[in-house]
Parts: sequence; C-alpha cells; structure tokens
Amino acid sequence: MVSLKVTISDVAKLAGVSTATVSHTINETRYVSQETKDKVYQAIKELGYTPDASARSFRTGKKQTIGFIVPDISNKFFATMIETVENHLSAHGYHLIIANTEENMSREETNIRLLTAGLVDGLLIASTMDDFARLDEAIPTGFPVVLVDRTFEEKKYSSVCVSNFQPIYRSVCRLAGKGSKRIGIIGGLPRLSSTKERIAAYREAIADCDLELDENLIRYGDSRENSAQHCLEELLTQNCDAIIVCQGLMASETIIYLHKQGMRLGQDIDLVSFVDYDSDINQLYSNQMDCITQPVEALGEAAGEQILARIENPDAPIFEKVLTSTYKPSDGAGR
Amino acid sequence: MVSLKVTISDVAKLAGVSTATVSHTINETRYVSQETKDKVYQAIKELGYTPDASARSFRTGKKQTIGFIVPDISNKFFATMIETVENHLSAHGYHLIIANTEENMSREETNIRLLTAGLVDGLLIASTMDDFARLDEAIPTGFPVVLVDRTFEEKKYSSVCVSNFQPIYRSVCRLAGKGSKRIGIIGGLPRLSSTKERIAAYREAIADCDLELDENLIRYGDSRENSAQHCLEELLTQNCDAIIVCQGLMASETIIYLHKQGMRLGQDIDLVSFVDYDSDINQLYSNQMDCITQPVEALGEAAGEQILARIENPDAPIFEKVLTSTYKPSDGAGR
DNA sequence: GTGAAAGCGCTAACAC
DNA sequence: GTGTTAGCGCTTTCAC
Repeated sequence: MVSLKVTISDVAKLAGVSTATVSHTINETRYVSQETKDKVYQAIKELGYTPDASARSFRTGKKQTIGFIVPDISNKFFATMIETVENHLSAHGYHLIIANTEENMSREETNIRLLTAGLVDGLLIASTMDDFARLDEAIPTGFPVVLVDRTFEEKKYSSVCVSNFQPIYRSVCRLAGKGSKRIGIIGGLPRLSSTKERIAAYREAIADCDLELDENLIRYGDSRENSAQHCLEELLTQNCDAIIVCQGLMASETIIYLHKQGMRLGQDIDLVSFVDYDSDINQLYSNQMDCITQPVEALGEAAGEQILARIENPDAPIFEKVLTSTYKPSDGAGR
Repeated sequence: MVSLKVTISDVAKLAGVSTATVSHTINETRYVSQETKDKVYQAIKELGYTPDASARSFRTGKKQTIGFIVPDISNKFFATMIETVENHLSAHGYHLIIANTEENMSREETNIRLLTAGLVDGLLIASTMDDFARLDEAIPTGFPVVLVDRTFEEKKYSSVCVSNFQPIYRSVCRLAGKGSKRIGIIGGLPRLSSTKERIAAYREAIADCDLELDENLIRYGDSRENSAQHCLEELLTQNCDAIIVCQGLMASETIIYLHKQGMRLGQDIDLVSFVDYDSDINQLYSNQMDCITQPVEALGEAAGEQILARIENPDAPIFEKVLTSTYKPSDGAGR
C-alpha cells in the first residue's frame, strides 16, 4: 500500500528534520532525541516509507546478499544445504541468491563473474570445475569465497567439506571381512575432489585388505538422475559381489535397479551407500545395507557461518572445515 | 584479478572518450563508431573493468532479480520448481533470490516486505497465508507478483497453479468403482487453496458416488517430513479400505508406513497418491497404486514466464494459468 | 543534538 | 558520432 516512491527527503520534510537525522534514526547510528525520533517515525508511518535497499547497497557497498553456486538444486543433498544456509543467513539479515550450474563448468564461470560484479557480498561455491586456475581466475582478488563440499589441492580459499576417505576405506574393509572378493564402486564425476578422494580410499583399502584390484570394478556416474544404471549393468557382468555407491541419487537408483533384477540386498549382493540424506527409499532398505550419511545440515550451517565470518574479516587465515559422515552398518546395530 | 574499484570514468579517461560513450558502447544503446568501440573495449580489457551491478540497478531501477518465496525448499516439489524457474530466468539474464518460509506466515510477510523494498523486480509466491488481506497488505501497489501453486478467492494477482479438483474427484470415483466403501483422505495444510480444493472434490465425489461421508476419514498433515504417520494411524483405526494422499512427501511416508505394517498395496488397501515428482519410492510402487503426477517443470516454466511478462507489462490483465496433472491408474496401463 | 552537502558509479536527457 | 552533466536515494563527514 505504498504510494509511488517515498524517499528519505520526503520523510525529512514532513518530520521537519534533515535527511541525516532520518537516516541516523532508522539506522540507530548516532544519538537522536526521543522527541525527534517520534516525529521521524510518525512521518515514516504516515508516508509509508520504506528505505530503498538498492540505493542503500549502492551507497554502502554492502548488499546483504550471499550467492550460492550449486551444481544441482533438485538434488536433495543440495536442496537441504540451501535450506540450511538460507536459514542461517536470514537469521543474520542476509539474502541468498541461487545459481544452478548443472555441473557445467562454463555456467559456473559465468555465474561467478555475474555474481561477484556487485551483486553479492560473498560466494558459496560447490564447484564443478576440474581446473582450479579457471575457478580462481573468475574470482576477483580478495572476494570472500567459501568452497562447499568440493575442494581443490590449492588451499587458497576456505572450505567446508565432508571426510571422504574414511567411510569408503571402512566400507571396503567391512565388505572384505564379510568375504567379498570383487567389490565394485560407483563414483561421481571423476573430476571432483570428493570423487577422487573416495576412489583413492577404495584403492588403498583394496590393497590393504589384500584383494585384487580390477579397474573394471571402478565406474563413474554423474550424480544426476539416471546415471547409475549404465554403471550397474557393467558391474554386474563383472561378477562383483558387493557394490559401493558414492552418492545418494545414484544409490536410490541402484536399490531400485537391483530390486527390479530380483536381487536381494545382503543376500544376493552386498551394498554400501552414501545416502546423503534420509531419502524415502533408504527408510525401507537401510537395514539391508551399510549406510554412509553425510551431515548435510551441519555442512550448510558451517557454510553459512564461514562465509559471514569471511565477510566480517576478509583477511582471516584460510579455514578448512572437515565434517565426518555417520556410518551405519547393515545389521542396524551400530552407528 | 581485478584491482580495486575500476569505474566507468577510468575507462573513459584511458580510452580518451566520455563516460557516456563507454556506457553506450557496453550497453549497445546508441551508435558508436567501430574505431571508438575498439578503444573502449581495449581500455576495459586493460583495466579489467566490470560494471558495478549495484550502481546500475540503483540508477535504472531494474535489479534483474526475481524473488521466489517458497514454503519448503527441501521438498523436492519446490526444489524442482526452483530449478526450472532458475533456468528460465538465467536464460533471460535474471537472477533468483530464494526465501524459505517453512510454512510460517510471518516469515512470509517479512520476506515479502524485505524483497519488495528495492531488492527484486518481481516476486513469485507459493503462499502459506490463510488470509488474503494480510498477503495483499505486504505487497506494494503495482508490484509485479505471480502466485504459484497456491492461490486465493480474490483474483487480484496472476497465478500459475495445478488443477486440484479433477484428479481427486476421479480418484474417489475409481476407488468407489472398485468397491471401496470407506475412503480416507490425507490433505495438506487446511488453510491452503490446494488443500481446500482437493477436500471439496473429495466431498463432492463421495456424495456423487453415493458413499457415506464420514468426517473421521478426512485428515490433515502439514506436507512436511513425518506429518502423515499420525493421520495414518487414525485412518486405519477407522477401518478405511482406501486412502488418498494429497501430497508427495506424505505419500512416500504412507507407502513406508503401510509397508512396515505389512499391508500390501492394492490388496490389503488401495492407495492413490499425489506423487509431485518421480520420487524414488514411486518407481517401486507406482504400479500398485494410482498416481497423480503434477507437472512441476511446466509449473516452474510458466511461473518464470509469467513473472517476466508482468515485469515487461505490469498493467496486463490478471492471468490465471491452470495446468493439469497426469493420472496414472494402478494397472499401469493408462496415462 | 542536528544540518548541509558531497558523493557512491552509472545512465540518459540534452546539446552540438 | 560524441560529450556534458544532472541526478537516482542514501550515508556520512564536517560543521555548528
């Protein structure tokens, strides 16, 4: 119900004070007598004045907005992270701009350039880049950035990630202990740090458990819908007796696929899944497979915290936060 | 790799032209000779100039940003919509700001006020308000708004929704035709238009099919995680022989619950579900129940289109778009 | 305890 | 075909 464009000087005029006083009153940025305050607020109310956020950002250089560059919004892992981040930010008076890259490197690049050009105060990036230099190139020097879920060798930016090595290593050991000889693994996009770390853990554990390493048992999906099936078909022709799936969407797909093939989890084949979040399907099958649950909420919370901290203090040392996943063995007993 | 604050006048100076020329060159907004263009672009490159989006928005009044007020981001129905909307917008040079209300009316109100105060050019709202006046109050007059998925009696704003009446009506008729006598229904939040329409369809169909209406068979969840179980427990004590679930998240929960109770779909009990999207679980059970699939992508696409159209032409007549769901009967034959 | 006024970086009349 | 310049609405320094 605001009439067209009420500005701070309209308010000042009506209240019989200067624009400085109005500004200081609404921002509580210097002492204003109670009497004057009352006049100002009265005028604001009468005119239905709302300060223009755009003019304010322009003037102060602060946008009160964070950008989040995500590879796949409709993936519940990221959707939940977005939710947590948004919660944290809005509690601190910040807004969230979303950019979806669909795991496309040039979309990521474009979005970084767009957002850093005066749109946001800081950037959260779950990067799909294979090349750190290309990422780095797109970010203006000194711009507050926190990498999320995916990181790089070069430790130039703060990051908030999940430990990838340990749960996979443990999975292999457990499966080997149960007698598996041919353990297949389905990773995500090969270029991502998370994938690399997981596959490295697999290789190391295979060696440590004295199993034979067969490159045919290592497959890569793209962590988007319908990317696991192809891997599964190939793995099954390789007579593998256990499968580790490194990502939640592909894990659900795996369960469905195996189910349709008439294979029973824990009997015809052993399964270990990153579940990412409490997917529907995992509730039905969680006691028939080992589940690696990532701390999505904690990840989002930490991401929100870190980016705001960096904006506060851009010269703070690089911060690497590594959260750990929960490992729940198939018997349903442990945690 | 930008050094601190390169402005348009730095570029103008280096290129030996006026700021107007630089502006017109980069915006292609009036004729500039090739020679001058070259000088300008050369200078831009040399200085690493990026126009400040914030200053530009301030000056032009256009933010190139749309706000989307969503009740629950981590609900895949909305996550998918966000993705589709974002795709559409970014293809037209717009950004997307997300605000999550968690089905909380005052969060919605606050966010509307925040976003409309100079942050966005237009607003997409999947409203959780029960009271149209309260919504309307928060929106500045003439501000471009499109209501999404949920609407109101008062046709003041354009909307993009899904037909709610027809699929529920059809569900009841089909179940009655198969011999069901006591059909339970689980709706979403009672205050939402979508819920009201669906429950109205249920009542009407029950009457038309000459079944007995029992208010105990009408239950309401809140469409968030773990909200259906309570309804289910109550419905089962009422000896209902079929259940209609009006929302995807609750539908998945229902399948899991019934499964855990050892009840077989289509045998011990009939089920009709809004599936919202291709949830994991529906892939396993879709042939054992009737599925109502909402056109989420089309909804998002239409929402994106409509809001941009409204921004282009704010005085266009109110536009109500109603999309239809796909009804897939349990035998797997129809569509 | 409050006011005057200088810009922030850009666009767009208006002028030539 | 290009330049001059007046602001957009706000914050903030400097003055009193």
